[in-house]
Amino acid sequence: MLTQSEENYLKAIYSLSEDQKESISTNLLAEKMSTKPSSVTDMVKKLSDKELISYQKYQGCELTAIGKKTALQIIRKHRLWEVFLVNKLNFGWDEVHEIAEQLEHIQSAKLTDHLEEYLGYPKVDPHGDPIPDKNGIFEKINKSIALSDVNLKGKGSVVGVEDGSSGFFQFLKRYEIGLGTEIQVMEKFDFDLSVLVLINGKEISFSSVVANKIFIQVK
Amino acid sequence: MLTQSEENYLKAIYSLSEDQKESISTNLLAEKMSTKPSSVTDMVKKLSDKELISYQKYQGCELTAIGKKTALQIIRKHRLWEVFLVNKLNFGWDEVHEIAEQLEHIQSAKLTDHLEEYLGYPKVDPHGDPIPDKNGIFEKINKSIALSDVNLKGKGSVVGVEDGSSGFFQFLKRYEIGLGTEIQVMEKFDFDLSVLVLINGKEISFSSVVANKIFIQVK
DNA sequence: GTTAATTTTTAGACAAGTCTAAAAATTAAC
DNA sequence: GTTAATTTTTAGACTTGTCTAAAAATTAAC
Ligand SMILES: [Mn+2]
Ligand SMILES: [Mn+2]
Ligand SMILES: [Mn+2]
Ligand SMILES: [Mn+2]
Repeated sequence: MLTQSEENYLKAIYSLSEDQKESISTNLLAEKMSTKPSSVTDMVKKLSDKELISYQKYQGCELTAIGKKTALQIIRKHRLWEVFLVNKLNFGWDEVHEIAEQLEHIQSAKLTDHLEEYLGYPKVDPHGDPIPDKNGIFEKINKSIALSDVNLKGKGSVVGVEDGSSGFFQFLKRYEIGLGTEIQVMEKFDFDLSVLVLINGKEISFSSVVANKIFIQVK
Repeated sequence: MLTQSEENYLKAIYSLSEDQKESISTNLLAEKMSTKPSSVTDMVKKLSDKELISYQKYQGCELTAIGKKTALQIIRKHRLWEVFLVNKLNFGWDEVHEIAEQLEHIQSAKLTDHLEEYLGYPKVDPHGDPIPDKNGIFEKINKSIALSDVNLKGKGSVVGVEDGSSGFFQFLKRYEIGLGTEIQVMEKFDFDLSVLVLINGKEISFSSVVANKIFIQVK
């Protein structure tokens, strides 16, 4: 049986592995877990002992098959509880994450399966993320996300915008952006949340206002 | 914010206080928590520092007003989750306690209140125990329980039996037991689960078979 | 009212999970 | 290809919750 902390680490490693295929560095994981690299080293050793991740000193870590399966079961619980909170208890989709972060650690496979049945076997959670089944299998869904939420180097094509004003459409026209336009995020600036993107071979800087309104489907 | 362990201790102290009005001894609490007296001493010091219980060395402990209120909120959550599991997820009433033992520690007053509303403001849990409202107020319910489940020194009157055979009725007649008969449990023997009870001033030993069939309402 | 039995507390230890500060390994720069 | 910057690990410490063994206080017995 795993502790809540171990489960949270597994989930974080899984999440980071979705964005990059290389092994996960200690610092990156520390950042994700909002903790210190030294704490990560301790935990990574423990998870490695339990054969949930493979780990070599100074080489970062990676989920093993068992580790990945375990992570997916926690994610399954997290997302099913989110569906419950939104669909049955009338929570908003923006206020369920914290609670699901706790509920995902409840230990009872029977509870998870009954909950899934009760909810009518939902395929996605309130944020559009896919829900793995009891074997960890799920449909890969190409979610559309705002440019501001795209990871560094993330690439995709425009599938929508969230502003119908003529001013905004003029802005899009000026930069030759329309449905299907290929965009890649080259840099993200924390100080003003602006992004530097690559469109048709040209580098353009978008303010956070704009980055929040353009939605792309990541490849 | 309290740890799960602190919450479980508070609940245990509350539960023991229901059976006796004197302060709760270290050994009794250790027994209830399935732990060692020395561990209890450590914990009561901590809870006392937080002013959730009053505690004097060698004198046992007692819940303060705040401690009692806190305990009742945890019990409220425990019982609401039990109702959810039985009424919505089709669990049997005998398989929900363990899971509720985990769910009761989820931190979100909003979740508890939404859950209560969703369940239609139930007054009792699947075991007939009353559910406190958000202010800790609940109706005292005189549950009937089998003689085998009555606490030591527990006293009450017979409200029913769970066997309609003539043999059992003859048995009851022989000992002059009927609806309303006053019974007090004087001793309980673990080795065969028999009980020694006091009826009309006479001590009688009942086998576990009999003790399971006679239901009394505890005063 | 001493002595004995029981209860309760203290002392010291351990595992889990975290931290800071310092050392070691890796990677980047010149 | 050294030197410098960065990343990662180690060493040592702290908190929480638990344990065993021993000491102290309380209660029971004679
Ligand atoms: Mn979590
Ligand atoms: Mn989600
Ligand atoms: Mn509990
Ligand atoms: Mn119950």
